[in-house]
Amino acid sequence: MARAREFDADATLDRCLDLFWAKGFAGVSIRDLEQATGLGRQSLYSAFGNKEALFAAVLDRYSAATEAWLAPLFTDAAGLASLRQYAVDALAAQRTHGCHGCLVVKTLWDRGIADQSMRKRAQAATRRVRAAFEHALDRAVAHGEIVAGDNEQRADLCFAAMNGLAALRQAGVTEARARTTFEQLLDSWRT
Amino acid sequence: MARAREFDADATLDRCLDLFWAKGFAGVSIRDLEQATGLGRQSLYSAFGNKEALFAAVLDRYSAATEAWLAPLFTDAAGLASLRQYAVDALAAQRTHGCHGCLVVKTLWDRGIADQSMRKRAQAATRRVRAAFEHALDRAVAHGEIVAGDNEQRADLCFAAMNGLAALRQAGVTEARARTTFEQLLDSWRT
DNA sequence: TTGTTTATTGAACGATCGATCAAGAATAAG
DNA sequence: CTTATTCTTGATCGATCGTTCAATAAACAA
Repeated sequence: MARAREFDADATLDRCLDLFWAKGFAGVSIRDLEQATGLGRQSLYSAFGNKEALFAAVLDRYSAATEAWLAPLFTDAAGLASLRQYAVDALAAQRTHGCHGCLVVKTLWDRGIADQSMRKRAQAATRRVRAAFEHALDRAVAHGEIVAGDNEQRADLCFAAMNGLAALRQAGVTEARARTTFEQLLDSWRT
Repeated sequence: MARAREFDADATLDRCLDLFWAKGFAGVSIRDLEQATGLGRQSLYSAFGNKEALFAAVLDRYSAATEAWLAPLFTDAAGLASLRQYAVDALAAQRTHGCHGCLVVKTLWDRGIADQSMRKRAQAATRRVRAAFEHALDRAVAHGEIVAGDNEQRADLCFAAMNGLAALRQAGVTEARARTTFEQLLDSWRT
């Protein structure tokens, strides 16, 4: 064996995440990442490969974080409250990290990202979120919270609306108002 | 007077729009714009100033196009049908130009864009769209199409959902399905 | 036509891009 | 300790970045 790495890879990825999130893949330079992480250039390259691979690692870490928020939606106890909580968590994250829109969606929208496997993984991430929403809506129907209906389409509408919340925030809408705006959608299906 | 310009500025802006839309401000180089427009470098600079000013002109042209779609929503005859038509127009534009999300919102989300006046103009554009949505909903109430309610918040929800439609499309949802997903939202307020 | 003004073209600027190389510093195995 | 391996640091690569300069070509005013 040999010398151990001095920095924490995950903490480094978090720093890089904030940069990529705010300025996009093309808007961030390796030198920006050096400054934000406090690491040398070669440390980044030896740890993550190249810029695109580093972004992929950042995207994976981002997906893992949202995946953790998704867990309650996959339980039997899931319902409208769990959906509402997901929105609350997302809005809180926007307050902390700044409001720049979902990184996964932005990756899907960015045609400047060459790697096609990154696109596939981003699509898979969106499918997982929508599946979680649909499951929570199914459970909400089972619990008698909402009337029966096309929950797949409802989940898609939740997904679309959630995504647009970041746009609303940038348009000047407060976090509390954005939350109630989303709740209005959930309430429209209430029994 | 002197020599006249050989190219059409608006047509040039349209070419630049497609590039900026797909790859973002930082992801497009002047050389990319040269190739897309067929113009020389100096022609672009003398006509538009610099890269940021060119992007601002592109954003203005984009806003003008959406503004044209908004006109029917401000009439007395406006209602659910006009809102639905706006979504249809937006989805059709995504089919033509590719699905990269609203350029105005992406500009608001992009912290790599230094010019603060661009941010102000983008915010004004979103306010205008939401105001149009709200007016159409007010007219829909007046016509007895939908039940009375908080139309400002409904408009915001429409805005958020419309924005998310581009995310749904990238997630693999068909254009027709995206349209009916949005219509589901409008129908939830029907009398 | 001549003179003036502007558009166009192509070369070039310094700065920065993503990425790599080579040398020094540190750690674990033997 | 020695040795092998890997991390770190700093210099540096060719390419490309946004921008500008100088020269040529074109069109209107006189």
